Amino acid sequence: MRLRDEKKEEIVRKKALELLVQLGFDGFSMQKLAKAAGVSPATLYIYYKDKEDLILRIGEEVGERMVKATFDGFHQEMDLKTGLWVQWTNRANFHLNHYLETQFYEQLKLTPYKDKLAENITAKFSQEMGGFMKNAVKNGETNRMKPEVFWSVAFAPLYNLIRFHMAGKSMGGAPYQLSEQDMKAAFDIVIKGIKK
Amino acid sequence: MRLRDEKKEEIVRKKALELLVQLGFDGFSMQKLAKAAGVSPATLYIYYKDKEDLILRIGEEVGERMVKATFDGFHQEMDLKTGLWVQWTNRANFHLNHYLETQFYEQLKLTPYKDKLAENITAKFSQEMGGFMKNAVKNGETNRMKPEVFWSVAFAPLYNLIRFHMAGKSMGGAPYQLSEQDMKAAFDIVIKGIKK
DNA sequence: AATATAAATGAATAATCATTTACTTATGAA
DNA sequence: TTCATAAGTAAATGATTATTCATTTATATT
Repeated sequence: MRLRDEKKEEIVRKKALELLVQLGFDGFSMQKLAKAAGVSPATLYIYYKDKEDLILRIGEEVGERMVKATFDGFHQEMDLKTGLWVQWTNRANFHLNHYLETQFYEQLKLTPYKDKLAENITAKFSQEMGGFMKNAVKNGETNRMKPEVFWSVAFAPLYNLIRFHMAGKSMGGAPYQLSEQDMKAAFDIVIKGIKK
Repeated sequence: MRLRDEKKEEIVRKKALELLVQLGFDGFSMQKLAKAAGVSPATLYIYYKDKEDLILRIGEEVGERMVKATFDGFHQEMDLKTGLWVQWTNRANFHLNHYLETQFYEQLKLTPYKDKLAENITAKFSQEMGGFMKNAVKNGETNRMKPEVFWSVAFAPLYNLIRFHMAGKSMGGAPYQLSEQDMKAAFDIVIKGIKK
């Protein structure tokens, strides 16, 4: 029996991310991927059922890594400010250190592929956030609100800053670069708004 | 001289949006568009130089309509809360009434096409927002901060709620639907955070 | 060392792709 | 009414697409 070459598999994943981001989902193709990864097109079909399977499986893997990173060192019992800041820094670090994964996943979530993504990722999110929120309400740190509202006011500003950073675009001037200072400025505003 | 059929042109634009969102950028093709719009593929090349031109020109048109809608009834001299709320409601109304345009534009801004998008859209944004912010600082309503930070804390929560609504997904339960009540809840938190 | 088996491949498949060509149709101006 | 001209088309172009086939290669087990 011949063993599967794990390194080859990893190169395929990496190059897939690279090409999907660089060329966009419409510029990407199995043949281009095969060429870039230095394998035969047929090899891709050993690893993945078809193109959709490839994109979805890579997407799910990225999603899982993202969630894991987000909740690293986080506990639902943390007080509101601490718990939020842990997630903010975790997220920022992940995104800044994994440009391709972030870019790819953001796109994926907007394409029709999103409907076929396994949902265990969002499940973990909801569960952790739900408990955390409930705690914060019980301790009188914030008012009860829908999870979607909490999520939006608590995290969307950070994600937006990261998106600005990723785009490398400015609002008229030099390309924007996310700094810890900006993160803290935004965080202070967010916390002030959420705290009772 | 034969005149160009404006109705035909409009059908093409509309069907292009429809297909791009429904099939994703990678599922979309000129032949599918031609068929869906009931015209010859060659006709598309009378309206647009090539596929890229088609996507970009439609994107720019959508962007312009979005900006116009956002600043409808808005003046830089408005006080912070009023000005923000005008933009919030404008945005929400536009997005909720123009599902396809919103979905398409969000995707476009993440694909490699974004680098080729004409920038007059962001220019208008920066200009309006810059003046508004400067005013608010001068009047002692908020502290000075980078435009990207202001943008992120002031608008990202709303966009995120809209995204939740669009996705039709929930955080564990029934599909989320944006209500004015939720918008107001989020807005109160945002304003509380931003106001000095 | 022989064998079984899955990995890996190069070359093919038919379908679809973006775009062009040669042609017909409609209409404003003469 | 004729004519010039751009709109519009059906059919074709060659390139690229996703996927498969027939075959070779490597290795774990016997």
